Amino acid sequence: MTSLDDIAQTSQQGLVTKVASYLREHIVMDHFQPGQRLPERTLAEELQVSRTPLREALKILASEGLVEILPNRGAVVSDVSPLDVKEKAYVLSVLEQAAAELVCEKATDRDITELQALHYEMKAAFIRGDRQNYFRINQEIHDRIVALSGNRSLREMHGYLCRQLYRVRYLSNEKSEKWTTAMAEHEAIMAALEARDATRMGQELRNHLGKTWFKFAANENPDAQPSDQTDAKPTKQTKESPPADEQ
Amino acid sequence: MTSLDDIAQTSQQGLVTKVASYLREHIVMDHFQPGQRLPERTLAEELQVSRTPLREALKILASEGLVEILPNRGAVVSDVSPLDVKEKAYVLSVLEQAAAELVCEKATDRDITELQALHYEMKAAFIRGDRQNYFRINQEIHDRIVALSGNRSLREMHGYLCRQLYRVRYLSNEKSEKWTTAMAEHEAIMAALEARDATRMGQELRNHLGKTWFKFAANENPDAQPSDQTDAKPTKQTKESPPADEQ
DNA sequence: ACGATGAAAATGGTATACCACTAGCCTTCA
DNA sequence: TGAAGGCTAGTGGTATACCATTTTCATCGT
Repeated sequence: MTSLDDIAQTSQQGLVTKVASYLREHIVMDHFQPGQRLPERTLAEELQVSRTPLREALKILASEGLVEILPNRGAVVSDVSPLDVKEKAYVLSVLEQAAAELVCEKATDRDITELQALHYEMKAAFIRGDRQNYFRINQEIHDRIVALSGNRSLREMHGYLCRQLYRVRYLSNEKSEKWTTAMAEHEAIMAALEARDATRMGQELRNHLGKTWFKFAANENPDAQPSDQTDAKPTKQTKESPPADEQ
Repeated sequence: MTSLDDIAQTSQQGLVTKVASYLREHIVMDHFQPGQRLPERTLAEELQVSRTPLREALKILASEGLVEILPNRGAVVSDVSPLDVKEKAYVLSVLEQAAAELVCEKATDRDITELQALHYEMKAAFIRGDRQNYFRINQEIHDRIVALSGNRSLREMHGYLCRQLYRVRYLSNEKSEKWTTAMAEHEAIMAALEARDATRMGQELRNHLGKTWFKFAANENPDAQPSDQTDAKPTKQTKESPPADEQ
């Protein structure tokens, strides 16, 4: 984690980048409340920087969807509604499914072995009840799968969504007790990868993400009705469940 | 198209937004060469604004991938390599495929009718040889499909990629002669939509985008070796048609 | 004559000052 | 006493001035 001191000392190159990273990390780590205002002068003084780079950093964060800039009202950390979570999670699942299929074709045996190693690391953290590391490695695995797809744009999009969901995912993970099913799903994913079964791996991943995120969305807003079609489900289902119309 | 005068007159709210939109449009319309530097003082004077809002606008465009900001070197309009095009187009096809499936479930008959109307408008432009409108309506149809998915995040991602590819798509369309196949593909897409066959529509769309974009990628950089697996092809194809091998 | 080095000009990065808008509070009038 | 309108403080938006880095051109030395 970057600290205040890491910023504003050497003006080498990219103060705005540092400020943006700092704020991004803090927002993502949920150190700011959703809806909280970010007054420029105050923040600038706290970070020991001028308003100019801070403002530019806020603009970047705004385009990343982490903060919202209201006209003449300044920046507030953006609130991610349960519906937002479901929508973003759906896109995330679509992207990871696509990544999975590419990975099955492209990955070297070495790559797959490394993923398996990570998987076992995660399993270790799991049986230890080490939430922190379980969470971190889990994220790492998903990132790695997307990275191995070899498609930079895919990875960029994935990272974009992950940043927006990280805060939510973190809190969700803190609360959620049902690691067991998640682990089982991961086992299935790895098995499909080992067999290089693109279709199966894609479906497993999508199913996994769907469950994980829907579970959270329900957590955060218990009164959210679970009848929604933006949650993840296998791509090619031909009438498996009625679309349960919302809108 | 916004003009210089539209900017820098009323300082009501959002000069940076206007500057960003202006630059975005000009970049997307290919009025700037890829790789061209955007000197802040010069541009600011041309746009009749100060450097500050211009810089913030450039930061936004950078986060949108339209310009690149080199450390201590300033902003240059980003060059989209043929590989970039293929990667982005692949993601685009994945997103539109997902959108298609959602649309088949969610869209009202009215929505579909409207899409068909647009389709016939496009066909009219097609047989007239009206490239400008053909291009515009084509874009409109794809946008509409994604919008009808009802998933805002999906739409956002789609828009993000489209902005990056718009310039390329525009030039490609200018050069490409093979509208006929593209039209046939659109017919197939519409037929699948009319039948609300999510799977088929998704595949048709993905196939369509794959062909369209690969055609361009080859056009722009003919010496680009086609040995790459990130190009678009139907997701779940179980050997339905040789993916028009560009790999 | 060619290359290397240094100085100057240009460009980006940062800070600060000034202006416009918004909001909250106080005063005044009904 | 309550509501409405204006005034003031605070915040964001914009412009400009200053500093650091980079690049290029000229000059000097080999």
